[in-house]
Amino acid sequence: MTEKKQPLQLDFHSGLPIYTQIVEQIQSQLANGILKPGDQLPTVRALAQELRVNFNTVARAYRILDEARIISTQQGRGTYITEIPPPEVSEKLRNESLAALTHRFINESFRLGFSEREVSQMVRDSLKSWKEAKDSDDE
Amino acid sequence: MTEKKQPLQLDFHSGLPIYTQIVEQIQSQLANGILKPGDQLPTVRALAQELRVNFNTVARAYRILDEARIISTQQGRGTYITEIPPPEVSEKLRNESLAALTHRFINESFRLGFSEREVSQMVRDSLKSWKEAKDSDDE
DNA sequence: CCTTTATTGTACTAATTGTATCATTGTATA
DNA sequence: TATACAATGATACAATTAGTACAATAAAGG
Repeated sequence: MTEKKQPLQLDFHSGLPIYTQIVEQIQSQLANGILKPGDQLPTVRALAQELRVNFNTVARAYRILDEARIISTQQGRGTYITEIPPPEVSEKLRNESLAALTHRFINESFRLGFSEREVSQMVRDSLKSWKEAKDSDDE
Repeated sequence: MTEKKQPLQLDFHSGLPIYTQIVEQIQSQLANGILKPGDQLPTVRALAQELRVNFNTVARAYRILDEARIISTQQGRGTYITEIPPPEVSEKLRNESLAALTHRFINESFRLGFSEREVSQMVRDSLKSWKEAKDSDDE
């Protein structure tokens, strides 16, 4: 199966800066094969328009990813996912990506006053019901 | 019917501090549905001007509400009513809140291509390391 | 080829937001 | 009155996003 291009999903109330959300989602998509080495990313202006943000905000995200050697931005040409990311790096990236996502979720839960027990129970329930929904879809 | 934005009404002779009145009125508007989760509040300066008060007084009110998890203030962006209000209400609402939060987290994880197994493992690890960090703080 | 034009990212600046710190004011109380 | 303290105001700061002008590249037309 080919992972299709997926729009980035921003949460404007999450407290996380937009540019950070863009960075993390591109990292995740790369880690999970939704984006692949060599892929061209949208131009700063195109992505900005799609996300309804200023293009400098996208440019800032791209600059951070560029400094991390994850993408390569080329003035006048566009931005591309870096070729040949070392496999051990990409596995690491994949793990870090999920870790970041999970960390945010757990922090937010605790911030709202939920207990460790409540959180882990809810995750179990939620995963379970997701699996059941999936099973009934598969029939 | 849609509850419209309502100006805050201050009583400068009531003996109650301004910031307390702001806190209570915002809480009350939230409780009455005039304000809803996700709503953006006026900036500290805008509300201060409207109320003819120093913006630090509004900032103080916002800080109290932020610490109470009722709003989320974000430097450079604004302040918002928390998407998932803290459990000052019912246990049922509280549970629904966590369910919604968890659901978002799990959907996002799957959307990015992580497996059920990976997600639940990462949640366990993350909870564990959080608990350890907390324990070392408690010494 | 060379020139022009469109498209791309970059750099710098400005505007808007909340934060931190200290000064001032007013009031209660010894 | 003098002092302590809480409330409010003034000022400087930091973070985020937006605006504007520019530079590099590629493509099109001559």
